[in-house]
Amino acid sequence: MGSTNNNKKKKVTFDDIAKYTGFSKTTISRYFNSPDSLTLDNQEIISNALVDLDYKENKVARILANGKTEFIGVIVPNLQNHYYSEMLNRILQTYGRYGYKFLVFVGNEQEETERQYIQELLAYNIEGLIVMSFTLPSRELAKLPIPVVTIEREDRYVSSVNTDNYMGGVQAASLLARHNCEILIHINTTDTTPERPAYGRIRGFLDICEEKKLNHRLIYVSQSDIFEEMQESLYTVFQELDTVYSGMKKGIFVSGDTRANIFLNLLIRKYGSLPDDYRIVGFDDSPISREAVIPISTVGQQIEKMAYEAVSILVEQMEDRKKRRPVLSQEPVHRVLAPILIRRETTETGEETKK
Amino acid sequence: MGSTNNNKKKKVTFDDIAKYTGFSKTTISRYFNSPDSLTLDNQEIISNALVDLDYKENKVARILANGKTEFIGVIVPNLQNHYYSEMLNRILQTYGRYGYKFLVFVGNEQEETERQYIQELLAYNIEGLIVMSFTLPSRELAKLPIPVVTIEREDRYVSSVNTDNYMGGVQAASLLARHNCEILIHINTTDTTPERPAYGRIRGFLDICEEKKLNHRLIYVSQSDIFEEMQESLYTVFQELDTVYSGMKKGIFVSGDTRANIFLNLLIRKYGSLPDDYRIVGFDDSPISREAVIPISTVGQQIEKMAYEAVSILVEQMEDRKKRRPVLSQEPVHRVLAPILIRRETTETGEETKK
DNA sequence: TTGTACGCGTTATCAC
DNA sequence: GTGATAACGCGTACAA
Repeated sequence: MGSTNNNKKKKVTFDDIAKYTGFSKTTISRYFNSPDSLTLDNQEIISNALVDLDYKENKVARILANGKTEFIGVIVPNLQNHYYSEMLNRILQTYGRYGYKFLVFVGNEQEETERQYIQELLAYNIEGLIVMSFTLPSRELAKLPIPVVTIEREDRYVSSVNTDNYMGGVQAASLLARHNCEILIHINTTDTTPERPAYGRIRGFLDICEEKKLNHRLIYVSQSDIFEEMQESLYTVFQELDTVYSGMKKGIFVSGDTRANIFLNLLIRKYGSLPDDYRIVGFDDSPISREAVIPISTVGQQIEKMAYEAVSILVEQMEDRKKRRPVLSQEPVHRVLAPILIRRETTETGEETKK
Repeated sequence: MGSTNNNKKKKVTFDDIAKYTGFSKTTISRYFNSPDSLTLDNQEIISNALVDLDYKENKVARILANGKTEFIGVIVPNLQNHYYSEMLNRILQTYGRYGYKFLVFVGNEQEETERQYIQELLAYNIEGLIVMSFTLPSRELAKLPIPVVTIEREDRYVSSVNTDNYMGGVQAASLLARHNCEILIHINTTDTTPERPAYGRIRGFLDICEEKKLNHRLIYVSQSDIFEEMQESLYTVFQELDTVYSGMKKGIFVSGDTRANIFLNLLIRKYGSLPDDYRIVGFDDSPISREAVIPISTVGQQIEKMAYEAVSILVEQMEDRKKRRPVLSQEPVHRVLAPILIRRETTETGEETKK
């Protein structure tokens, strides 16, 4: 019956609406882009026509005409790691605020494929790019014809958002020191090179130890995303620490909650509970730190805020680019967010120094 | 020096290439879409021109001209839940195989916003849609002008990919039965209604219990994504079970590894290890099941396969739609994948029935 | 306030 | 094998 349901076939365009209402295409276009320039009556007429004809907007055509895609590209190393999936989550949620849509690629660590991802993204005229993978150097990213913001990676030549990892290391070491640990041990992975923001954790840890003249030690385990491999390498470390520092109060700062949890579990399985001479602090505030048998103290990154900042910086730079003709090569801005120390049972149990 | 680096401004188009080479736009287009129709010499000429001019393809224009966006929309309830982030991960990775790009929205459970997401997606001419959120009924999804595939949700009127939850329930119950548990207990959440695939877990559990005439019980805890709330409700359950069934061998099948882990931790914190009269099976094979103090036996979904199947079904239906003019209303296809029982320490420890 | 005419960059349809 | 020319659907000077 109704005029609706002209199932399948040609979609309704401005032309159709124009004919239907007697206006010109231009007026229809204006109805969407600056409705105020039409009389209220005419707005009403068009508005009705839209429902009568069941009009659906076509953003592709709009893009071709005005160049604005409202697309932001995202390259994330993986989504297994909670840190990345949560970051992506928060990035996607900025849609409500900014309206930008995201084209997401999961980077598989190969330079060439990642370059292809970027080409593909550019082919869709993305207006900005958020990079979390660390495959391509910022030197290269900076040459792209669009604004780029990186998150928690090498960022010399591009804008970025990072956690203050140094402060994280300081917080962790300080907390352990406050608990009168006699030996502070920091466990990190071999891939944490000085270029990466995460290296700050090591510096912070060391600085505090030296400043307070604390007995300390730095242990590197080989990087791996395979759980069993992490278990293996940490088992060796655990065995050694448990015997060598037997009797001493040990403060363990493990870079990464997954590894902190593994270490904790080794203790629990050996002793049935967390021994008094162990204190543990992880990093990231990932779910596992909260869900562990003994909830793990940890240094949390402000993921939601970081995501928001990243998009915010990008949006600003993208807007800029739309205005000024003589695009002044923008200085990269680097935003650094404080980590948040979260105290849980692996440090707050038992006695503590009276401040 | 070089002719490259015409920094900023107008991008190179087919027209430029045409002028540069002396061919027409059409020929340039053909070079990309059916190179065979050109002489090798001419291919070479154009190929060189492309690098000389540093041409970048513009997919937006191509879309407008031929209608194919190579976009697939995805609506996922959240990304906190590992199940969803991993599913998204696998979906994104099909890019390598099919070349489709994904526009992802995180559904916030509000019907109206979700409808807006879909409208926005349609405005970008997505060719297909994958739905994991369960806000909108399949009846409504089926009316969309594009193919839709749902994953693990109500799917009466649309194509879908699901795990065989019934078999999952059967596997879990059977495993616990094999361990001579004297009382089988299934803990599930109040939102698991019969329309949801996950309800099959309950049916499978019950059927096995009745078939084998096993003492059993079904316990519902209130649904919540807040960890502390889960802990609270499970603490109550734990207290009761631990006293009421004291002395009996208890087989606990918890729907969801996060909750299974909470239950396990309650045991460990009370007894220091997993008591012999407890056997636990979770569901989902999420990281926590592996990372728990005592690795938890669980029923795993074949996430990678499900993601692949979903995209695969979608691609097939999208291709279909491009060919046949008289688009015969496709019958929904429902693909069901077997779950995989993963035995870990929460069941495999201690004695077991000799087959 | 409203309309005309053209441009956006590619593909499709015919011709040659 | 190659080339004109008309779509594709919308935005935007410029005019009226």
